[in-house]
Amino acid sequence: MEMDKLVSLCKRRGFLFQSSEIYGGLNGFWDYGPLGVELKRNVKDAWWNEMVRGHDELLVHAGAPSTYEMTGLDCTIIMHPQVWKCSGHYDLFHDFMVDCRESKKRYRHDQVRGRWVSYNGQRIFVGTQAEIGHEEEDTQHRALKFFNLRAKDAERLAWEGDFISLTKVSNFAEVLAPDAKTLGTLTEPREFNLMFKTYVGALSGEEGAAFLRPETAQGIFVNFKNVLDSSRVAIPFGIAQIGKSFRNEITPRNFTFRSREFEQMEIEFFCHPSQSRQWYQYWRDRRYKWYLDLGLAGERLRLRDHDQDELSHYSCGTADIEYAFPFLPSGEFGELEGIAHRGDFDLRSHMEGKLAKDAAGNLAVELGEDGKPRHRGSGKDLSYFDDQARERYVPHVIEPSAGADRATLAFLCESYHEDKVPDENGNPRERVFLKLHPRLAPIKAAVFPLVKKDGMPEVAQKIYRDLKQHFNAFYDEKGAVGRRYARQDEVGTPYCITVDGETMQNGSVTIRDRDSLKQWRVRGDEAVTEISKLLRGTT
RNA sequence: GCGGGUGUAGCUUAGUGGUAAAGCAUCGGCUUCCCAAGCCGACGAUGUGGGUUCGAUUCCCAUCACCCGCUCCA
Repeated sequence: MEMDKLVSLCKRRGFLFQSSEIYGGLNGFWDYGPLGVELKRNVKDAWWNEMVRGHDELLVHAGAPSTYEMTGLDCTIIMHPQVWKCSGHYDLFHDFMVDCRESKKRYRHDQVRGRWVSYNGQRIFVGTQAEIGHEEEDTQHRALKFFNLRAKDAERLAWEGDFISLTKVSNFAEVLAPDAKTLGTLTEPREFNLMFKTYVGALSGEEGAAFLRPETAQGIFVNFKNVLDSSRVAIPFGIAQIGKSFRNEITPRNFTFRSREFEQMEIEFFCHPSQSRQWYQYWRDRRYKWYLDLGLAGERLRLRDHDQDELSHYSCGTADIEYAFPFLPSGEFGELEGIAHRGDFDLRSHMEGKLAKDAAGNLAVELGEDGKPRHRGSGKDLSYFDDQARERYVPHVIEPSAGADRATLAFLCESYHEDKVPDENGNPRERVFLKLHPRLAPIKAAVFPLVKKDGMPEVAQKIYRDLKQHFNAFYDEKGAVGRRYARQDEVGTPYCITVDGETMQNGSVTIRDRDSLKQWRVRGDEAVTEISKLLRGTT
């Protein structure tokens, strides 16, 4: 499937528009149109209903170590700035970068090191990215080359002091960049903040600086105690949240795949440390199955366990659910959801302060140069007391974190089909249709009078109104019926009900199936029951 | 962020330094008893901002967006 066909269909039929299009658009932002909002809402509802409302806490589910509870939360997008310092996002997402005009490389400002050297009256700063221990070798080699000297002339170079960070250098015109041959190729350091910054309060000053959340998860952690104290849940249990997140992506690309404003569906599942491994396995498989059940059943979907070296410093296991999006090179997959075993990193960080691995490889509060915690925690006790076992502990966390927009996009890509159907003369004619799972389809059923006369519209309208009581239905009486079928196929409507001459005789109507084009007759007054049955049957 | 390419109606395309063309789609009417048919009519475009010019959609500059490659990717 060519991606531009889907993009074109999405725009033409009102699934997705570029944000602010009449002003020329805004890179990395997308709007959902009338049908897109229904589709995405169905995706989110399918998730919420299955994960939260429909969860049976009295039953031990297949693959689960025990029963468990599920509950929900909806927290703010802007939170206390300290949340992002303790979560690690502030340090990770906030850098100054310099670009090299010659080599086209980009460096973190604080990671470029170097040393001053003079020769023949010229003094330059030789930058390097070589590893500790190889810095001297690298800088000497490049300094010689720059001054057009031979190796035996090395002692004619006058080096000054020790290696220092580029942050200590003010005049970049004297800097030889790590991969450059000429001087002064680096741009001025530019602030590179992956989090959107904003200001709380009408007066904007740095003391009011805050961030739009880059993930919904932290809101769950900081409310852990509130949920525990207010809802009688007991470990093991999960807190689910659906909401917008924001990341200032460097290169938003590939339609909605990498957007700067996007929606997440996240669960933080809290369990006893001794059971966390099993729960991780359970959620990994459970979440994979969710996509399978909703129609991503082909080879384009896969579950991939991260290699050891891919894991975050705090994680003891992470798996991605990935989809081979058509815009990716053949053989490559894009992430739909990550299921991470996060241990007690998050709760402890919000208690004690931001954690980091110490020399012994254990998580400990990261200290600043002054010996105090680099980012102070809340100081609140977020441990859990199990009265049955008389045991107190900091729960471990399993985090299934899904992208609502990515899932929606994957469902669209997977559902796009072209085939040939016979036209009124029996000649094959190209048809485009979205083979969406009925549960996801924006419109569940369309109702047509075969022709706009002989009382058919009135009968069809009655059925339409009945259907509308139960689900999203669509009524159309204009033009040839084949065209009306085609239009519904293109937006993935699974069933069309048609009122014809026979309806006027015996009250029966036809139901047409989107995928097979098969038609059969049912009683008009049972249309709602029939369609409901069909929607349920395939769910 | 860098390099290359592309921007004409909702979509696909044509064309020109001097009134911007068509097909499809959409809307209205007629017709039509099952898969985009037919007839009549209607709506509708040079991404944005500058410059050159008597006149710019066309030439130049900038900008925005999209595509490809690189870079980045918690």
